[in-house]
Amino acid sequence: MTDPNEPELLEHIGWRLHVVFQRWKTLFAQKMVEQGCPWIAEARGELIQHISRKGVGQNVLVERSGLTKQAVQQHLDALAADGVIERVSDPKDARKKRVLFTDKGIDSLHRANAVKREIESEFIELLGKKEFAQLSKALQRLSDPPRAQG
Amino acid sequence: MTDPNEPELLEHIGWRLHVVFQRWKTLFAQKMVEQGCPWIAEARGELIQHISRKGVGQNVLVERSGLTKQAVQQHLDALAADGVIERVSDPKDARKKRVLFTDKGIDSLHRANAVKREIESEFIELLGKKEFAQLSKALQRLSDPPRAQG
DNA sequence: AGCCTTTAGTCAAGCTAATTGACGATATAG
DNA sequence: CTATATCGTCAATTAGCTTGACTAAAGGCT
Repeated sequence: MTDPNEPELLEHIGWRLHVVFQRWKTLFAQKMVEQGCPWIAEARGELIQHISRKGVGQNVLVERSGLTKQAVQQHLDALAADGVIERVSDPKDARKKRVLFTDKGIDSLHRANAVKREIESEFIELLGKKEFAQLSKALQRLSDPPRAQG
Repeated sequence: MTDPNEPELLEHIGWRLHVVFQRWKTLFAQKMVEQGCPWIAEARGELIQHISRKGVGQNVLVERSGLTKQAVQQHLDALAADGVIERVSDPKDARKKRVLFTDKGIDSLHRANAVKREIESEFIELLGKKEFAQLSKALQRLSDPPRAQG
């Protein structure tokens, strides 16, 4: 149905998600540059979200990020070169390496969290508290793997 | 505030947007492969959303897509090589080229629109009609450039 | 012990998407 | 009719991943 003489072009949920996510990313990148952490808005910045304070095995990072081990490695190389993380060998298993934050890394984590809260505040201001909560909940529901359905 | 001993990790709106958008893209890609149009889920597929039936100037495509003219050109080269679009010179301005869909291109547009509707239906089923409408509206509001604020 | 398989990480090459830079050709303003 | 801006192209480069080939260390099994 829907007469296809003029396509709806940009009126579908995928496009809306795209635009808003793009906006979030741009805001985040700009603000993190201001914070002196430009790298955190790059692809390797995504990775640090998966590193916990006590450190994680590099392999765990692979699982959590969904990237290949090679991609993870390349990002970690870059992060280590910038002094954000360091790799230490696991004394119990000579194959494994633990990935740890440096002090600089911890600091940038704090800054990133603050910026994320800041952006959320901006979104809340635009939408209203209630609508933002609804949005967040809706996105959360769509994130869950809806494998079975009866 | 918020004791930073364990960061909130993946509990911010940016991450939620990321996950859901990722899911949308994956669904779209899968379904378009099934439709025999794998290329439409690639980067160049994004571009065809901006092409109207009567054709558009290549430069217009640059503005709408936000890409550089070189990037647009490369995508158009690829799309033309796959017989999805064709470029014709503008008789009124020898510099300009109009980008037109081929029949194959039109067909894939129809398929893409159908698939988008299909995914929307799935989302609606997961969320409920009302909640989906709220989500859509919220995203739309966040898309608008909120430049001035008093 | 020794062998086989799995796991962890590395090294190298290649691909896609997008970039910047340098150009040729055509319009348009002065 | 020259100066400038616009439109498109060609070439090289970067970022972010991928696949493939490999080393080294555990762990299981005989």
